[in-house]
Amino acid sequence: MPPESAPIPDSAAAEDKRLPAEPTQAKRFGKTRTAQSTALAEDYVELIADLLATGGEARPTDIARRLGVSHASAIKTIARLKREGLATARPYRGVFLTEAGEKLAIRAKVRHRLVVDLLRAVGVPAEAAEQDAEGIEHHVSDLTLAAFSRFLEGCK
Amino acid sequence: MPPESAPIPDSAAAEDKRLPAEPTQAKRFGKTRTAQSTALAEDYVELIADLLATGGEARPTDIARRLGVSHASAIKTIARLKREGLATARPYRGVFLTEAGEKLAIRAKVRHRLVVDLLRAVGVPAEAAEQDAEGIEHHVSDLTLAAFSRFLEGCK
DNA sequence: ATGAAAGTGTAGCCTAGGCTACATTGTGCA
DNA sequence: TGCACAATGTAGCCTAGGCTACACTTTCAT
Repeated sequence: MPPESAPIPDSAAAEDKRLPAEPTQAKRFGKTRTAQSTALAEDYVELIADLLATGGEARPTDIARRLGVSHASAIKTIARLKREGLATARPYRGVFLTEAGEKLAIRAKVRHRLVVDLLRAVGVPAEAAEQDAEGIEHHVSDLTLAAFSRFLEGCK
Repeated sequence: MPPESAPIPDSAAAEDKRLPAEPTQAKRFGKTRTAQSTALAEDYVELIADLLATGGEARPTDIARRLGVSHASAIKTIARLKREGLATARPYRGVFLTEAGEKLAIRAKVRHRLVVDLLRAVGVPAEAAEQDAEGIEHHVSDLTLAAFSRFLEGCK
């Protein structure tokens, strides 16, 4: 992921001296880009929460299997979650969520639910709704989420 | 992006000998993962089409500026588009779309429009709709898109 | 006509997230 | 009790997509 640092790329420097040049689009694009980094974390955290709730433990191998990646990849990502303070894990002792991780998991679950419900509400078939929600949920802002919620309220 | 190749990771091999273990989720996850690779291409192609339509030419620097990345990054991605048969470009002569690229651009534009319209229709504020659509549009399946279309028809 | 500025291109580096291969630790059963 | 096997962890490699730095074309204005 982009370091999000540095004394501004030359392109941006140039941008200064020019007409506006659609900084809006750039901002959106950048947001989409960084959203990806969050998306993975959310998927992992959500799954870990699910595993913990269901079976009481979240083992790297299970996580890997559920997500369809190698256990090595799972472990590497779990390491990132630890770095970012979302999870804790001691060698051979399973993965757990921190306070922050738990919160993120909940938010993710709620968001997922809401997105699926909205899709269903506008007529998307159940299977497709579940499937697409997986990708969509990470790009839904709070504002949009609120709108979804209102809309669903109105439907009842 | 994942090579999508190889004799199946050991995790998958293990999966064979076990209970189903949610292959569905794995499939969805994998789809989301690969969708990212497509997303970038779509953004570029859509922008190139826009630049060509508007100003008659699409220069790497303009693309870079609009997307908020360095020109070097833009050029590298353009190289990928060329590799994938979506664009053509000769040194110092601007970027153009192939037949396939053009088609992709159109599909992307339609999808974007539809997503924005749907978001607006369910009450998402214009600004947020535009912004979120950027991220969402790449994850909307044809089935879902069709549902959106039907829903919007019904709204009129 | 020519030289500076703008645009392009190239090289090299970084991180994330995949994978495989190999090493190590736990565990359950004979 | 000990050993086989499953689960974990580590190392090393790959690609995509960022960035900066530097080199080379084009263009345009004097």
